[in-house]
Amino acid sequence: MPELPEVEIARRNLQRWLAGARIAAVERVDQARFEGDPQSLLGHVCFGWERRGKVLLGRFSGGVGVLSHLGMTGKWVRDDGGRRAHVRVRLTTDGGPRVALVDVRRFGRTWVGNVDALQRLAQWTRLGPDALMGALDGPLLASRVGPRKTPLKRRLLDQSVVAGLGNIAVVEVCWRASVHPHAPCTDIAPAAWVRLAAAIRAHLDFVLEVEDGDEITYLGERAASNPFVVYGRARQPCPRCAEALVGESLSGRPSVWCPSCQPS
DNA sequence: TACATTGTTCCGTC
DNA sequence: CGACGGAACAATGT
Repeated sequence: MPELPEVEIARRNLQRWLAGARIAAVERVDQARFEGDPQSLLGHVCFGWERRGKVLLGRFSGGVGVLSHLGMTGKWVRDDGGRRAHVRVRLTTDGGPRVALVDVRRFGRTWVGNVDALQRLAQWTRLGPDALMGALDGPLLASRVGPRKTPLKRRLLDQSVVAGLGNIAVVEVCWRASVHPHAPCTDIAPAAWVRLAAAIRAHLDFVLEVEDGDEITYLGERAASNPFVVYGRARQPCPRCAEALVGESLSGRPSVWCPSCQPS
């Protein structure tokens, strides 16, 4: 699923493919899940792409912008002209490659319009500090989460607390930091917050490195491999202590943890 | 066919 | 009233 690293890779790709290029044609293949008219990009030059959490923002000449949330299965790909299912919109540039938004489940959403207006949307403004932000250390993370009894997992999944972590990231981060995903936030010691902040950085850097490229195969797609340390590996031995990993739904989402390294 | 899957939001409870 | 947490919602492949 597209979480922060996958969205960051999409940002780099869009930057490389589109920055400096003029949009020569917009082909909207599907009506659903768009707000604003993609045709308003026509004739405009792409200045660049930024990212906050899992949200992409493209800036174009004339004050036009694109806000893109990939949802569960969305991805931006280079369109080589071959047949491809689930294309929602296709952008043709003068000089650069053609680029397409592909989204099987259609949980992704795309807004096109005045870039200042897009930046005032809740989807952009409600986001907490980006999880890749250098200053995200233990104390800052603890203060963002706040003194709640709520399970850690639920708070880390809240994009207004820290932006960019999804279910997979939270499972991986909790394992790396040796903290139970359902630990009440008020029970987490300062040293554990430091480990959690470091684990967020380590996990994101790891996934960025492993998945960097023109197109990511999401877990669950055909021919997908699992690059994660514990996610999707219930009942397998813990890589740290060899105890069998436990898989169970926590906060309504599939979780994996080690009952020995991450005691509740 | 029913279900799994996600981020987000709603709503009931304490 | 704020904190909390279960559940609904979107859409579609298996």
